[in-house]
Amino acid sequence: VLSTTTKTPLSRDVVVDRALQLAEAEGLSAVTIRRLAQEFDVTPMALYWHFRKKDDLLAGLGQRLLERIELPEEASRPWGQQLRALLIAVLAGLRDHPATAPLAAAQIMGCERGLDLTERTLEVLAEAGFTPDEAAQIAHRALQSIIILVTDAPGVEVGASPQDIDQHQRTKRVALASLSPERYPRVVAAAAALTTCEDEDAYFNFGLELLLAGVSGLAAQR
Amino acid sequence: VLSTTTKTPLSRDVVVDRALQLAEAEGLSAVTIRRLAQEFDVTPMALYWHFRKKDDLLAGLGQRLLERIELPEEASRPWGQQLRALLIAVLAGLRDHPATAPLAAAQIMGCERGLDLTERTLEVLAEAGFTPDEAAQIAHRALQSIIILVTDAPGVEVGASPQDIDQHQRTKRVALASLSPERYPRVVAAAAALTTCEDEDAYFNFGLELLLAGVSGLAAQR
DNA sequence: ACCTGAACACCGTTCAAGT
DNA sequence: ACCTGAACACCGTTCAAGT
Repeated sequence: VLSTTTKTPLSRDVVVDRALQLAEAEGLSAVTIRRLAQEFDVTPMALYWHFRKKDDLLAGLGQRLLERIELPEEASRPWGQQLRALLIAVLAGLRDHPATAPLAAAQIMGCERGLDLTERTLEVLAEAGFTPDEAAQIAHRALQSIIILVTDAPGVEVGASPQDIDQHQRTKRVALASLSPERYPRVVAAAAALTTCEDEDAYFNFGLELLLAGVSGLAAQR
Repeated sequence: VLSTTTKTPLSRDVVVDRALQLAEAEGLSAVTIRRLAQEFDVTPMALYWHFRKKDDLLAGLGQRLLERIELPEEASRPWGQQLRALLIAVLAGLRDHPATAPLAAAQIMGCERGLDLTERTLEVLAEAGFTPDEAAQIAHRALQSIIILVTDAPGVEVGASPQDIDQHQRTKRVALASLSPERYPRVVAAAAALTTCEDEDAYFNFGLELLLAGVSGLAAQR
């Protein structure tokens, strides 16, 4: 039989690409050696030529994500503004990848972009007056904070349709709203706020401010 | 044949207990329906009498963890001190459970202790002057921060022997230390700080301070 | 109420073999 | 260099059946 579509040969890049799409569309659990093989119409074992183990694939995903982060130009601004710019860049790069963002954390020290990001962050924090030890911990926690921010932004259930998400949120909201208002007055009152989030930008902004305020607060004590 | 050991009947509690031990000893991936069945010398399907699905088991783990958190007595102290006391309590409860701590986050609104914790936190944050919406987000992020703090405390690789951990850290440290000192001066200088952590208490303390400084900083702007 | 047995549709991974 | 085939040791889960 004649095949009109010539099969593109497998490569790390093309597999990582597909895995990334798959993860965001159906959740990270859908990213499976066998499933990917099927997507490329190939034997599962074919992937083992390009990746030593599944972990190797996941590392590839993490690195690819980090490459999405466009580091801002170096500029001689106050350290607070520089830190903010760095964190905004991280957020922008990871924002559309809630399912895979955690994979990025593991690769921070394992690829150029991650190292560049870390170097820049450590530099800014040194400028703020932190010791190298403090800067190292803050840099680490700042990145993790952004990832959590992205990962459980309200309104992102990874492998679910929009109406599923809506339904799920509604269910949770009524569950909270129907608790005893004597025992849990604040929870009941905040039922909506705890489950939904009308303005995503505001949510991310507030998360950033909380983090930056923490760093500034500690810096002021130095 | 005579059996001297009478088999204790299965129950949710006893299974959750064993699963918790198993997770911390060999990693969460060792917590498997089939493995647990084996531990209790029982058919895998026996567990399905007590748990509807594996998710149900994991929810049980999360709830059990939350019960480990001893909420401090209510006291009329300044809100900052109250918040600190709450976060310290959470940290104390989860500290020995790095492998399973993330499961607690999912159950926060799903059990009494979690709701109590949330209610108390929202109350304290209201006292600090935050709107219900702001309080809801801060409460959520504060808990998540503690969990991350516990989960990737340096020196806790879940399913690994002490010497494995040591070896792993050493490898990472030399990898960082041998980077180009022209391109990555700060990373190279902080190689030790980025991989190890000599004082665990100091690590947790610093994480708490960063978080509290953030909340205080935002509160001051209100 | 509580557990067993057999079966189904999945996993990651190794090892030898093909082209 | 790049991929296939068969096999192994795992998963979660359903369904019918036993006591």
